[in-house]
Amino acid sequence: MASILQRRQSLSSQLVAELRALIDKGTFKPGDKIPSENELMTRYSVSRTVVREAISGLRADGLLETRQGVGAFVTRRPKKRLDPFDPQDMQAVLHIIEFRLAFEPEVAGIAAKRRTKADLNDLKAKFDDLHSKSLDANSFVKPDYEFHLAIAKAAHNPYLIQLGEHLGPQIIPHSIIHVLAPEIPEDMSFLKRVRGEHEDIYRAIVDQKPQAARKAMKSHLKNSLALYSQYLDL
Amino acid sequence: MASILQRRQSLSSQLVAELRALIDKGTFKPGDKIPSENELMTRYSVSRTVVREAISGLRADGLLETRQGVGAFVTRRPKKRLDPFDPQDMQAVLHIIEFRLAFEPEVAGIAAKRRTKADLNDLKAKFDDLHSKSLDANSFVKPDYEFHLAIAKAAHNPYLIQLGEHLGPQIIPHSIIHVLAPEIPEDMSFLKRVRGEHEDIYRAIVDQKPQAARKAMKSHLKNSLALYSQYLDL
DNA sequence: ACATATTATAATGTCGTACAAGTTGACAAT
DNA sequence: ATTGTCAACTTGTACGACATTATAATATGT
Repeated sequence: MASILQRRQSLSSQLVAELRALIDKGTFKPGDKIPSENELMTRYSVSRTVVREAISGLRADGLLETRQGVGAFVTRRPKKRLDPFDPQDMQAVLHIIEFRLAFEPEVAGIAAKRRTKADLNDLKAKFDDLHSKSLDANSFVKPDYEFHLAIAKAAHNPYLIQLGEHLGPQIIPHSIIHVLAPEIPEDMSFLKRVRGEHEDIYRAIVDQKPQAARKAMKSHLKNSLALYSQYLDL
Repeated sequence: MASILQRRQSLSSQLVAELRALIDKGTFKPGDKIPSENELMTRYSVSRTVVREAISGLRADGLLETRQGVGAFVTRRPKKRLDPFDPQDMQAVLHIIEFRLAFEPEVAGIAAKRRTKADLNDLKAKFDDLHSKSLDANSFVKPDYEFHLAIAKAAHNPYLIQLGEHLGPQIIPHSIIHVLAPEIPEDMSFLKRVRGEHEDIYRAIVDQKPQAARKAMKSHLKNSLALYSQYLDL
């Protein structure tokens, strides 16, 4: 029997995609029992190994639940997993900055209120590292991210920390900008301004001035947004 | 040979936990090659099926990558998957409200600026639904969530929408509050006040008043925070 | 001696069969 | 009508075999 599946990617991963599509399309609705392994074997002309690996993958993804002796069921409330933040174009970069603009100012404010001395040590280390590399466009991305993450940690809200960790260094525009638009010059004055902004944020948190921290973070991100907005038409 | 594993959960899921622990502990560091399937078989006295299912699960989780003919490797940048928002205690409920307080006001502001007529239709439908059920403590959770999600959609930022979808109805305090603290009375005056707050938010977005929308959302969540803070010592 | 095929080896990918364990429903016995 | 037993089906586990791919060792030709 001619299988629908091609032999380029692994069969199981193809079957994963196929089943995922069927679930997305609504052929298998939440709560439904999907066909048994035997039936899937014959339907797609693959071995039980492949079927089981596929189901195993979807289960790890939270889309399926299996019960021995009964069958595999589509999860009733599939966990919408947050896609990784991989900006592919300029529009996405701007959306990410806007996203950060929505909550990072408040995070900085909370951090200014709540930071402990231990937080301050960590924050100082990250800030110093960033400061020393902030004029090197090739190596300041990671320290930049670490600095912002340290602020989230100083806010002592586990959900904010998790979000920060999930975002990852990709949210720093420069991690992608030179790929999307290599013609943008590495403007030294721009880098110096950013360094000053980071310092404003840092000082406000050290001095426990929530309002100033919010304002500094907001201004920092708004400048970033304005800078990259120029190149939207790329 | 006596296996380390107990026979209560499935062998593969136990092995998943074991390997995940080894990775977390640092025995296998990012980029490292983990032992071959053959070696894992003998080490844990399980069949290759179990080993492969375990690896398959970890791969779907983004912790492992396999290359045929080479081996399985710990992902270099493991995707920090955002845990589902399942508040287990009062402290978590407050953290979630604080989390929402950090970004929802700005979302409302953006929505007020950017909402289209189509958004308005959707928003009105959700608001009317919520309004009609807002005095029934048992059935207003979902409409409440849908209303807030509609606002995120009106902001037209895909990342904000994704975050809203990921959060899910669990972020509405009442979805969990009666379980954690059933002694909290269903105060009608409180429900009426919330209804008024929702209306303020809705009006501001309809009238395209970003500042008012931000303020209304902020006030709404702050009231919520204040209300539940009373019961923190539960 | 060096560069290039060839081969050997080891690892994951796929297949088939068999049995274990859990669930469900039918059916008979009481 | 309730209970007990059994049969059929489904997922979980095990084992053995071969296919496919990548790496390293070896052989070969110049």
